[in-house]
Amino acid sequence: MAATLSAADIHCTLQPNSDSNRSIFFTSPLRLPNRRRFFTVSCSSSSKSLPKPPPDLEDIHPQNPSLSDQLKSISTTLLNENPTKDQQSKKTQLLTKPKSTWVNPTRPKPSVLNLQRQKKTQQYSHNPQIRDLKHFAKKLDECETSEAAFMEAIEEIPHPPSRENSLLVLNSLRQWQKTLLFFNWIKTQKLFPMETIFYNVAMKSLRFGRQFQLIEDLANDMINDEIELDNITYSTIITCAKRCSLFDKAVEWFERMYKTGLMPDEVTYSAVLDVYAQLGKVGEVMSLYERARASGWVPDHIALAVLGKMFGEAGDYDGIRYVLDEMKSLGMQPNLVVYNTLLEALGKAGKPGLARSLFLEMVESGITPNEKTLTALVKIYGKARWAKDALDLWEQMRSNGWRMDLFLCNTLLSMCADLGLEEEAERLFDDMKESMNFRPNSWSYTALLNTYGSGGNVDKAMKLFDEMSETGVEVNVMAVTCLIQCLGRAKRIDDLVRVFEFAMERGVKPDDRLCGCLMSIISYFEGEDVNKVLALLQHANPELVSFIKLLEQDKTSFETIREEFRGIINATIVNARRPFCNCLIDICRNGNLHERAHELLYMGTVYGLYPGLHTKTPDEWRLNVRSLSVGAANTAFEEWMGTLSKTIDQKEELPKLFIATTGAGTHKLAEGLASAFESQVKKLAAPFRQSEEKAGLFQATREDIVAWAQSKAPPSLAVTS
DNA sequence: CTGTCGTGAA
Repeated sequence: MAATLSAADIHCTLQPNSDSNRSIFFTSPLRLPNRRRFFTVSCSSSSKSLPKPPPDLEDIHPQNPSLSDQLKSISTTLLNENPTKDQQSKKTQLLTKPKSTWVNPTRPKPSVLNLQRQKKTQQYSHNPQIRDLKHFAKKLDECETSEAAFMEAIEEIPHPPSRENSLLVLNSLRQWQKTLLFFNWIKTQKLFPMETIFYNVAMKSLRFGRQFQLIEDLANDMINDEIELDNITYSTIITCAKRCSLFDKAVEWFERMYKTGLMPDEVTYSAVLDVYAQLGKVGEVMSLYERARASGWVPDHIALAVLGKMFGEAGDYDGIRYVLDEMKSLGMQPNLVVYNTLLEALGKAGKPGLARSLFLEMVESGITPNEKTLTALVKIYGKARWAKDALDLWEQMRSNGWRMDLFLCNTLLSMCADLGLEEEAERLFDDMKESMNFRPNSWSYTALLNTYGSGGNVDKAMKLFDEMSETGVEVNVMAVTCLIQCLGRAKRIDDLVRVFEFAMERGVKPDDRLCGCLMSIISYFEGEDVNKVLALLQHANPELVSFIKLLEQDKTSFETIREEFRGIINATIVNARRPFCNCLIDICRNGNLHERAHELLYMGTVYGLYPGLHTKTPDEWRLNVRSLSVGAANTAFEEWMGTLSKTIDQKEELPKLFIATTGAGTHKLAEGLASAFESQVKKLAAPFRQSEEKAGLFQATREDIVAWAQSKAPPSLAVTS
């Protein structure tokens, strides 16, 4: 038993490994009860006294009368029964498994799942009848789906519909309609009692046809006819609900299972784990997972991939760490799919460094990355603007001859746009046209357009767009947006209008992103050009144009602005809301509507579009304008200085240090923001100085601020209240 | 041949 983990080891792996209070490991209410339960049980000297049901189980299944039965230890099941040979070997397997978490089998351990899978009944013995019956099933499948046609066909059954023969036919039918007809037919024949297995086989076929309602009806028939529902029944119901995206139904049936006192086996448990993961119910997943682990369940690669993916979707780095630590403590070597899932998850959690080291570990362990691995990593390096790592990886891909597919090539092209690698993008694009066995599609064209666009290469971008429209590649809204952005920056307004109109003729539907792009162009144009772009925006989103008109009218009240703004923002997809607000502020400032700009910034803050804009600690107050446009950042700075003046007038306590950050300029939006911000600081004669070692970091001391406020009393910058 | 779960693109 040298390699066996101790109970303490197991629970050490459950400890939070970060003190972040966002960690689910602190917030999960089920964590502490679980641990307490474990120690109560494992420290008990009497092996006979069963532990009381833990409170967390009662919370989830309050009406279950037999919960303590469910905690029946697996050890008593295995040791008290007269084991068959098969069970004996299973037991030995469990006890000698090097990484078994079962510490002492003579002690009872609370179990929430049955570690023994429900057994399948004996396979059909080999029998010449089988061929006949299968052939018959095929004929039933091929006949018309009407009941009359079916009843006619069934007359030709080659052998009497005994229990075994019926089961064979039932299991061989592919169409769920036929399965149901045949099932009902054998039921009316009443040659033998309908057992659970008949329902299970029928349900499996119905699941293939995604007929959840019919499955639920059958299950209710079983309950009414007092036919036992077993683990196979429940797992079939649950997975069918899942495939039909009826997650609430999946959960409902799992809870019903608990209420009847049936203990899930590992198959049912795994299925439910995935249900909760897909619902994003991290707390429930972890609670189920830990309870199963405490029962001695050893998770497989798939279960851990399910956890990893879930944490990735939640952007939860601690969770991803937990999965890695868990595998280490289980002595499990991740396979290719698990690595891919975790790399993807680390990308979503914004951890490029950890992704890189995990990739190195993967390659060192001898696993060859596939297209999905490389796609995930290329995307991560591109988004992080890690040019060196990205190019090194690309070189490594070439020298190792790792296979590429369309996804990977397109991700590489997008990375080129992020890093400004025009030549590399062109070379890859040509390779795709000539030597690879897939052609560039609309994603490829869009990525290359974006590369040209962010490099300011307008003519190449236009030429590429022409090529795209001529070669029959779908002209999509993303490509149009990239090109329009590029033409806007180059002030080629008539080309811009032509491209927009061409796209509309081609059936492109403008989306919020395109509207945001048009609005940003409006914000830096003047005169007749503004009207030309407004006309395009009128076509794409008339409400936005009305709102802009409203902003420009003096008589519009703040109340009206607030109401209309709310309507606009609610109708906008979440990740376009902040850009919208930024653009609207820019438009106001460009049109000398400074008061409106402050109103918009206020509402944007109220609607949570600028989280973390201002943070206060006793030592420093910080204004973070990283995600703001130039106009919005200037507005925010004015607002802040105004507030500071007031604070000083009212003799409130101030911190030692004041900081404003614009970011270093690695992000597209931040380019030029630092310099624009600096001139704004000068304009207001504010005492902030840009740090010499860190661009985009502006600092002022308390003394600076107080002196500044006193020199310019009375404050005139606090425009809105 | 009564049941489960995992990987990629603005």
